[in-house]
Amino acid sequence: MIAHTTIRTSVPLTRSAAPVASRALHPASEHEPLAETIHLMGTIMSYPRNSEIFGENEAADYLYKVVSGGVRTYKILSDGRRQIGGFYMPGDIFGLEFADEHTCSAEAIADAKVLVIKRSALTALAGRDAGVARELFALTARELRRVQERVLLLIKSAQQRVASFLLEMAERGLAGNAIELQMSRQDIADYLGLTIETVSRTLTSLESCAAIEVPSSRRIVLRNRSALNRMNG
Amino acid sequence: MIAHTTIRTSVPLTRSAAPVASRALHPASEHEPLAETIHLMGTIMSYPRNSEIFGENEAADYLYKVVSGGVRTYKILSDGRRQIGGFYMPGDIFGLEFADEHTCSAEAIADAKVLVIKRSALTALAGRDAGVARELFALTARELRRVQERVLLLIKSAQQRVASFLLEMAERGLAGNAIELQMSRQDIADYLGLTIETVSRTLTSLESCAAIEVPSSRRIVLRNRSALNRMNG
DNA sequence: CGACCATTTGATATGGATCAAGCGATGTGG
DNA sequence: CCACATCGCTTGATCCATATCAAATGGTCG
Repeated sequence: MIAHTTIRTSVPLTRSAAPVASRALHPASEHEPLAETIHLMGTIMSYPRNSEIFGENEAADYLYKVVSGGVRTYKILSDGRRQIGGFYMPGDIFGLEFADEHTCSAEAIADAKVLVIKRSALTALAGRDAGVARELFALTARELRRVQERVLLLIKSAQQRVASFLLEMAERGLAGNAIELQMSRQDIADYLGLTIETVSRTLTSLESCAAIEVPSSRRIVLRNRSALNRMNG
Repeated sequence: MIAHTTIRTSVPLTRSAAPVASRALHPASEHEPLAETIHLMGTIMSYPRNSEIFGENEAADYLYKVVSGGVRTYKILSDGRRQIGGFYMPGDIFGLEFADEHTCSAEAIADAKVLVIKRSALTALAGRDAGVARELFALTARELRRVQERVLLLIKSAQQRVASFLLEMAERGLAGNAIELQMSRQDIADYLGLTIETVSRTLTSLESCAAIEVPSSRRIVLRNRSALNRMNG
């Protein structure tokens, strides 16, 4: 049903590029100790478009932070459908699990650079540094909130789902009213629990009622945010 | 659309029944320090059927643990529909928020006794006791997992949703193959993102294919678990 | 240019919603 | 104790949003 290029990229073994940030190492109780520490502890890995970053049921030994490009997490259902759990953009952290194994797979939606951190190192650090622990907790809480929003989204109409999606992307992309989508229509459909045809039709319908403009399939301009917000429900 | 008896029960002010457990108080690093501590710190409150325990946007100053009866959390959507976030049975903890305000409301689905604990006391304790902190974290992680399951459920067919629901209830109720439902059909519908009619029809259809028996509307016997599991997807 | 893939558009089917009525419990007043 | 209203649930008829199947279009790369 869905073609997956599964260029399996193995778990990182070598340390590649040097970390960027160069602030004080000592974590203590700074504002966001995690961001810095993570860069000092991690390794930057490159993943080509559509390659797997980790697979469901693999050992969850690492935590990931998107440096560039984008990532999708997903599950394949027994009937062959794919449910996308989330899209992760530069700055976002993913792969945070609370079991020994990943509960979903992750792939690059575009060529991506990802900072990879050993989970054991991080949890050890969290044990010593309450700030890091708090941040990990906050991260989890945010993820929980995000998923709860998804539940609310999935009981809405197709139009509402697509409108919500566009607003979410605009918010996260923060490039004014223009959105540069990294993901395909199929990705969007699998994220929203719709078919690709319905997503496409909904976009054209939104365009014809002047709420958006679709100059190219990956580029969408929000023309009437309040209308989108209104139909968002 | 949905009749809600909103007998508003105010936030606990008085300490009522004494805690049951009588093990050592000192939390230190026991197996499950939370369960005990919570009983020592909390107050047991009674909520009549359909009364509100807390409302959306209220200050999230307390954490709750069901002692008897049952609880539903929910959100009212702008179109008037209600989405039930979860059902909580004796032993379950709810009201765990990571913001200052509750993001959903909670009501008793049947006359309920609920242990109420001041959140500030608990977080203070978590600061001192790593075991408690870990348990709070685990609780959040479990909630996250639960919600992720819901997302997967909501993209399935009505039959699959109802089958999953029955299996979940059987698991949590652990009374063999018989389920004593505390909640109404409307509650189930709002939990599964279906209408009451569809839930009802699906149950009769499951009954007619011998997967279940419905001796009375609140009592359901699982006759063929593997069939349910199979259609669960 | 031609092959291929992603996307759009069109025609039809269908699962679940909606509207409407019937049915069985439970409770109330006479 | 019975007539009757009420409430929660089931059943029936119809409608509609979205899925499904199918084809056309457009963009990209060799």
